[in-house]
Amino acid sequence: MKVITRFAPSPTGHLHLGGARTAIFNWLFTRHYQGKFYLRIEDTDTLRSRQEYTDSILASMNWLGLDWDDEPVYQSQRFDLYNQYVDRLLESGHAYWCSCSPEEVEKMREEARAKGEKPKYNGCCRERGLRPSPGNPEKMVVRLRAPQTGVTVLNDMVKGEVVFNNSELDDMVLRRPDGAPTYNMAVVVDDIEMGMTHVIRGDDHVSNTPKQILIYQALGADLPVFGHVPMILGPDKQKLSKRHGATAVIDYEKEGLLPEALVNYLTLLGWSHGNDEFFTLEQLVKEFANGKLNPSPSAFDPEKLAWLNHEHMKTRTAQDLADLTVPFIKDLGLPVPGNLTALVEMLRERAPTLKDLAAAMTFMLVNADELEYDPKALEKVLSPESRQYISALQSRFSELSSFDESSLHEELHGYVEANGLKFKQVGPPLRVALVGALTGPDLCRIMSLLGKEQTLARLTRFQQS
RNA sequence: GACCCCAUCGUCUAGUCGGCCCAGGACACCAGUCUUUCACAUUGGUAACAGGGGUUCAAAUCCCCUUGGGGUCGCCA
Repeated sequence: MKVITRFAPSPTGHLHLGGARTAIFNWLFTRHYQGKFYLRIEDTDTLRSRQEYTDSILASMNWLGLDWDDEPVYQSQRFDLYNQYVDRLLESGHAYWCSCSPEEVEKMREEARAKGEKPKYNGCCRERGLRPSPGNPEKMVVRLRAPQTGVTVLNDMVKGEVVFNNSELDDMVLRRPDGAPTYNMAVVVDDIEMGMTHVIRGDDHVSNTPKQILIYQALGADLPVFGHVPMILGPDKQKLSKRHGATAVIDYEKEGLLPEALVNYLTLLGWSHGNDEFFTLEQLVKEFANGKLNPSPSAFDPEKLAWLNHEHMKTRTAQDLADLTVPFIKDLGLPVPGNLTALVEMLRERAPTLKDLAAAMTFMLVNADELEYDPKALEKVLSPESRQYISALQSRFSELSSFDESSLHEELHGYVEANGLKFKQVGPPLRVALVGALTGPDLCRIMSLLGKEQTLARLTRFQQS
């Protein structure tokens, strides 16, 4: 099957989760059929569009691993093209000039609203045959002469057939007084010019679709196949917004998520393949067409994302994770240790994200005097006896010629048994001395990775507490 | 307000064009096991077809209504 698609963000903000998801679906669909996937920057609103957002969006696409074909197309550079199409419509009688002011149109809408009807332009310039005159060329817009009866049918990839009454639609503006195209006009022209076979976009565009279909028809152009993917909602089932926390892809990068995990999770929101949940990018490309698109909106669940991220982290080597964690360690203002890979191996199972992994490492990277004791934990284990145990262990450990895990293990348990103690009398205070808390990885492993000097320093500090 | 869309455990979902589903998986949650603690792993458990009408021998699956949620009504995109 021939497939040409696009992702068309407007650079008025960072790439957010909803946008990322539609980009992912387009990309997956296209790569599956080995078609072309284009990027189009919809920057016709020069006031709100910013270059830095374009850069940010492209960076997020790259981070997610979504590559595109050819150079991105910028709508702001194609006004001449759009106007050629508008002129064609004017010549064929499918469009006309309108001199109504925005205020007048707003009044029409209010009147319609008052009557309980759909607010729309009343078509008063339709038959006036206006032409731009030297007197006031700037004041006029061009409107589509839309059919006022009948229906417009959308055959949607995910929703099936959706029928709109043409009486619901009005004669939309195609060109503004300053010669700039409106959104629907520019989109249709570009989708025709770029040869789009499939238009996959967010559900919020369904009501634009009949308007666009009318433009295609006026132009005598073939329709692409439309596919409207459901919205992503917040955990509370309300529209996803800033108050739900991170909504931009870049935020998740900063949170230490793996891009393949985010892609995997976002794909699962609205797409399913039986009971399968874990997919690599390659598997997603392979299976995408065999899955099912779900028409109902879904809630974003950060906890499941974290779980899935952990699953993806399990497939990475410790060396990989170590490299990826470096920036997060630096963010914490901690030194990057020489045995980072070994630390990753010790701590990876308890950190669902790279950021968590770096944070989990904190106790290993600070100096004995900087180690933070959890007050409750300290209170629980601190006693004359426990100080004595730690003191005894310290002298035993200091005589060790080899500070490896098994020697330490032997020494530790040797001490416990020789003195008729129970491990839980000695273990907890030792753990607090080393970690500052009552939980954590294996004690002997910690000590061997900490090294003799650092271990003994921590035991000293504990006794002084 | 008008138009459009959606509706299975708290959440994401499975449910091969009605029967094998008194509904399966996953996240989260709870409990057991493992373990020097925590975590991991593992085993088990709680938990859903929004409501009401039809159609049918048979409905989570088809139709209608109600309710709830979402989207859109710009010379923004």
